[in-house]
Amino acid sequence: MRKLDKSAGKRGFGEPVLTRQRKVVLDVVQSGDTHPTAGEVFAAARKMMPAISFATVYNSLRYLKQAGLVREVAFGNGASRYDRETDRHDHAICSECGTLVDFDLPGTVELIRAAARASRFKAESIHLTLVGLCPQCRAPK
Amino acid sequence: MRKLDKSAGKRGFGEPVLTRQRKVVLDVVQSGDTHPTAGEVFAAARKMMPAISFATVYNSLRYLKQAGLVREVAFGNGASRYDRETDRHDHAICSECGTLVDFDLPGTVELIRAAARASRFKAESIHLTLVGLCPQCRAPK
DNA sequence: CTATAAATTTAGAATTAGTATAATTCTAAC
DNA sequence: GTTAGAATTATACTAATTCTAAATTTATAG
Repeated sequence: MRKLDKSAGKRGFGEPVLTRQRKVVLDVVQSGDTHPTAGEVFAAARKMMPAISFATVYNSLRYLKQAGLVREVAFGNGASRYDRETDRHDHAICSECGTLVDFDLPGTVELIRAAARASRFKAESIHLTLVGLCPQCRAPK
Repeated sequence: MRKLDKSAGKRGFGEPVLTRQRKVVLDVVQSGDTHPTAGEVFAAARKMMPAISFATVYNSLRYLKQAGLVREVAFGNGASRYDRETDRHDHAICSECGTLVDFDLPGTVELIRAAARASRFKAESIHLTLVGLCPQCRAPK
């Protein structure tokens, strides 16, 4: 009786696993500093696995999100973007060119506590987004 | 020669103004504590102005947003929601029931400064969203 | 007063994003 | 090899939002 392991390619009975397609989707999101949309993830995933379908990319992103492996970043415009989930971090969006970058804010443990207190919610996570001008756009050239 | 004033209903040459339709949309967003979607705003606006079109609601929301009178709140799921822009404040979303509430976090002036420093962006605004369990959902009843 | 110009509104088409469905495929357990 | 259950695929569908072109509105210029 073989023990179930969670490596890529194993499916079937029991708990859900990191399948080949999910692995591909995860690799796409984790490689590179971009924050791709689902459509961009699909295009990149196709290069590694031409048969993968659009629906699977969405399903995989949802799975990876709830598994805590990727994060969804949504702002009002267009499509959601996906970000590798390494450590807790924050986002800055350029109001001029739309660039999205990660940054780390110290003292977020205290921040999350303060936010929980102010909102009376039991905090699970906190997301901080700064809107402003990126270094490129703030320097008129 | 009459001087242009910016009261509702005046259009034409020169700068854009708060038209009647935009005023209706603004009123809808400002009345009530809900955070309506564009569709909900449309439904409510229709009661005040039956001829208003869907596109105008979207256009108005975009205008009001960039004018700083309403705020768009987007999370990954479904439609964007709109919030009156009174003072700077933050949002908490219940991961269980989807409730969205406003709350105020003290010390955000320093926070925005720290975020600008960490991101190297010129800050315009900062948005903090807490995901967690609302008071109702955290109390199993 | 009349003509003009610029922005806005309207209605509906078009686009985009994301979800649902049903059939098929895959893999581990037996 | 058969079976069971989850995952994948392809496609259809729904919902959200933007675009387009024509008509409207109204402040200014003539």
